Parts: sequence; C-alpha cells; structure tokens
Amino acid sequence: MSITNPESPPVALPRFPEELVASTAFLLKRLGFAAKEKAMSEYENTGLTPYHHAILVALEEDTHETQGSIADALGYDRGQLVGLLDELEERGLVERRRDQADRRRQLVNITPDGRKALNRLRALSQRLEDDLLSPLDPAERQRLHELLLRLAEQHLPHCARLTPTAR
Amino acid sequence: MSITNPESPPVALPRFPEELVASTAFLLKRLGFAAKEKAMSEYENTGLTPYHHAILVALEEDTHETQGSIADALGYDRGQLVGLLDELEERGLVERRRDQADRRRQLVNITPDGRKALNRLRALSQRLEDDLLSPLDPAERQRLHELLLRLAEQHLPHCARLTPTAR
DNA sequence: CGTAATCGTTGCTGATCTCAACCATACACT
DNA sequence: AGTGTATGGTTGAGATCAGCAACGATTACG
Repeated sequence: MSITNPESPPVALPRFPEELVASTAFLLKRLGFAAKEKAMSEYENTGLTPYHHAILVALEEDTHETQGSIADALGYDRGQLVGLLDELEERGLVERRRDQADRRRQLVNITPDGRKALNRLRALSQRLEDDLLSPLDPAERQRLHELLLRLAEQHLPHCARLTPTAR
Repeated sequence: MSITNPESPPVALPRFPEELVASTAFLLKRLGFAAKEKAMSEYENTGLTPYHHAILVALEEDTHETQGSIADALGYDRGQLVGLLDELEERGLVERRRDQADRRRQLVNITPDGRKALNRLRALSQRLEDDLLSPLDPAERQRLHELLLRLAEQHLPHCARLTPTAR
C-alpha cells in the first residue's frame, strides 16, 4: 500500500514523552523499578531474593535480633517475614530459638553457612551496583549517593538522623 | 524485670542497616517506591492515577496516537492499556475512533475536558515533585536530575538518545 | 487475678502484571 | 482473487505480592 521509504527507520522506536522524562520523580520510579527487576532476575540463580539478602545483612549487623525488630528495621510486614525466615531456615542459613526471657519472642541468628551465603550475595549485589552506576565516574557516583541520601532522610522514615544535622 | 534506664529511648527506632543505606541501588529502589506510593495516594482524590496522567501527557505531546504506540511509548502492556483508556473514555477525557486507513487501529484523541484534567494533574504532579525534592536547592535538583538521566539512558530502553553524546 | 497488649503465625483479600487466546482486519505470495 | 500469515485491540485466566485481620501463646498492667 503506502511505500515506506527505505532509509527511514521502519518504526519510530518507542520513546517516553519528554514531559515525563523531565520529572525527577518519574525517573526515580522507573530506575528504581528497573533496578529491582534486574536484581530479582540476577538473584534467581542463588535461590534467594534481595529480601533474604537484606535479612541476612540485618542479622549480621546486630546479632540476636527478634523477628519484630528485623521486620521493623527493614520495613517488612511481619507476616511476610515469617515465610522469608522459613526459607532461610530450611537452607540452614539462620536459626530461630525462643527467647527464654520472653517466650513470645523468637531470636534469630545467622549461621556460618548463612555468612557464606551472605558473602556470595554481597558480591552479586556489588556487581549489580557497578552495572547500575556504570555511566558515572566515582565522583559522580558519590554525589548521586549523597543527593539520594538527603532525599531518603526526608522521605524514608528509617533513614532519619543518619547524617546528624551535617548540612 | 530488667530496669530500663529512663533517659534512653524506650525502643530503638527502627533503622535500616547501614550496609543497605550505603547502596545506591537500595536507595533508588526505596525512594522510587516511596514516591510511587505517595503519588498513588495523592492522586486518589482525582479519581485518576499516575498511569492515566502519563497517557494524557503522551496524547497531548503527539496527537493521533494509536493504542499500540501509546503502550510502547509508556512501557505499558497493551491489555493493561485497554482498561485505562476505558476509564478515561468514560470520563470523557479521551476519544477513541477507528483509523479508516487501517480499521484494526484505534486512534486516541484527548478531549478539551481531557486537557483540563491534564492541567490539574500537572499541578498535582508538580506539588509532589516539589515535596520530593524539598531537601535540595535548585542547583542540586538539576544535578540529581542530570545524574538520573544518565542512568536512565543506560538502563531504561525508552530513554536512549535523549542527550546525543552531549557528555 | 483478670484484662489488655505484644509476638509470631496463618489465611484471606484485593490489587496488579503477565501471558495466552481470540476476532477483525490488513498484508504477502502465487 | 484466495489463502495463509501477521498485526491491532480485546478479553479473560493465572501468578504474584503486599496488606490486613484474626488467632493462640505469652507477658505486662492495674
């Protein structure tokens, strides 16, 4: 029917409307989502997810955490955490034991195998971070991180008071 | 039981592990998610969502778009777009009509009411953007946007070639 | 003591995305 | 022309996941 001129691209490659790209919030949403998607697929081979990784990180940082404090620290629903801990426990990466001082509580510990797994996840996570930030040089990466941290202090309740009035 | 010393905070306010906060990808994910949550709740009063907003933006930018081109431009699933357009059409904000040159296609137009609604959504979106970026001064906001744009060009397929080698 | 609150657990619900069919239409080929 | 293939829009089913309420066990309060 209509003669498509051969030198033009066969279809206009899809592009975001400029008005959206001009919005920082839009870029933040899309980049955050893309980073999550990428991470989820890369973690797949490990049999674990970034959620498990975050739990292991929290456990290694302060030992003897209770399930509630882990959930609060990471911003997870407590019901959600139960299943994640079940999976970690099945693989022998964490242990649960009742707090004898308050037998409602479960004290969660990371095991030696858990630390090994954590180190593997750290390496993977570092590769993902490098890939994400590959367009930026080290100084730019630091500036970006600092700017995001400022936003996080304001908007992520759990990040408050990280740089104590170091404005 | 144990005497809690009175000057200490009653409970340690939950805080992300430092190792996570040190990750730019983590901040990106959380901030993007928080921005989306905030937007979704603020849009609620309008009866529309950021998805509808993006569609209206796309429609005003290039007119006479077909549903497929809208879906591709915004990265939406085509099946998902149908429902969103149904809702916009019910409210009289867009019109669908068959392309007489290719009767498989639906040409979508924004209506005058759609433009009015779009302007309201723009104002709302601007308020959200200002709130999100409130910790940063104008120069910092621009730097952040530029850095995110560089990442987007690399990682969001639809953002490629926005600053043509303007490094 | 008895009532209320907390902790972990379970199950349900609602939202959302993905994917696979499906119909109508257009295009390609002989 | 006619047949087969591809495309655009539509619909519906299935998977996934966060959020919420309810529950038993235990502890704290008064």
